[in-house]
Amino acid sequence: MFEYPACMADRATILHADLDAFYASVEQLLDPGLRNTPMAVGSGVVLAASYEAKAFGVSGGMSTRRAKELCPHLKMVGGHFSEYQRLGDAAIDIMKDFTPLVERISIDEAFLDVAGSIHLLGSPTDIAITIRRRVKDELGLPVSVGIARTKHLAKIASQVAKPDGLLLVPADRELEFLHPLPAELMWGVGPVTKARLAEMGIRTIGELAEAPGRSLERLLGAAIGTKLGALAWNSDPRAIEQHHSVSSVSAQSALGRSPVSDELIERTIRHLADRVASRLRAKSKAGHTVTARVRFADLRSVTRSVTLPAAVSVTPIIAEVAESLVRSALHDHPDVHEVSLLAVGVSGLAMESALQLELPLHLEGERIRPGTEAGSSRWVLDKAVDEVREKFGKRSIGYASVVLDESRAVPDEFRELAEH
DNA sequence: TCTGGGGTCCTAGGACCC
DNA sequence: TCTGGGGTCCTAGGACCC
Repeated sequence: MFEYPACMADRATILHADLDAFYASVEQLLDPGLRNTPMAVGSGVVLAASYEAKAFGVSGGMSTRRAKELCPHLKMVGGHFSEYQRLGDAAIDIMKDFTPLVERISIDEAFLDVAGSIHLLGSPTDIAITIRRRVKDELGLPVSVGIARTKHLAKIASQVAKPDGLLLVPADRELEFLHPLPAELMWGVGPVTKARLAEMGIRTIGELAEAPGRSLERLLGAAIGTKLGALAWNSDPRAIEQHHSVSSVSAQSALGRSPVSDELIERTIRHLADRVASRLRAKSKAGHTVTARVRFADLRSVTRSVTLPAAVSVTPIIAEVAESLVRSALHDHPDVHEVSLLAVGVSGLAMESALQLELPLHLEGERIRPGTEAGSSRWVLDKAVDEVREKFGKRSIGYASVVLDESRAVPDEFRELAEH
């Protein structure tokens, strides 16, 4: 554990807590036979690797075949996804004992602002030590914590602290800590941006900080260039956000290499639309824009979207619209005969309760019984179909049966949780 | 190395309106 | 009326995150 002297902490009150190799750690917790051995969660793809496996170079996102090449004794296990949710929730609950200002950013990760807790619970370092001990004692899981004055820096600190570590960056030593680190540790720098920065001779955050803002913006775009410049000087003080609402809901299904057929498209899209629609309704939301994505066998992908005059949240409507969008996309690529993935999304979300007040006004002129569920759905469906026909041609969409296929090749819970 | 699923944000061009 | 400028919305694609 590496830590700067606590007396210099000053105003570093943001914690970033991140459970280590979360899925893999849970599996090792559930099955003692997996402890201290290189193992990973996943089937065709590594979703999460234990630290013993990471030592061999195995990492998330890697194909199982590649992982076995690197680590011949690697044990692959399927996931216990409901356990991940339960233990992730439990870890967050422990953090909430220390401050109400908890911003959860994924199943296994959260920011905390403990500024208001110091006089009762001790310094941010004391709080972080206690959180780490409680998560270990009560749940049996390792969690790393970074402490700094800003969220971005706290997150970098937790990455540097891993595995099973704690790192405080004092407010008066931020740039001293930040600038020697590689640029790709920054939030928002992935493989493409890393390569572009390397072209400019930029490899560390310090080199990025010294680069002229204008050349960064030219190279990376105005928004990203400006943002990275601010992050490199640690001058991006975002506050903890306890409630952020989702702005889109989507579902996708990988299909290997599947020959295009009406049957495949209908069955897959209806299943995806059902998943999206049910999640929308669970949140009491509906959305104006329906998007469909088709990935071809060669991994190129195209998207088609349409914005409707009314927000939708009903399975058959989303299915009909998405299906027509898929057909439109395939129509534009007549050379394509195999697809490897289909996706359906709904965005432009609004609360459903607010929307239903508006609907009857439109329904009056449509000779549909206002206010009834069936009438509203039918009206929106007709409008949606009209909209799509206008944009993509009359033959692009028809009223197919809306019987849903409930068969599900992959357990849904497998789809909803993911970690890298 | 091309293999999973669910998200966010940004960009650029075009349509449309005033 | 073809001559200016600005704002907003929509669509498609891309990078990135966990």
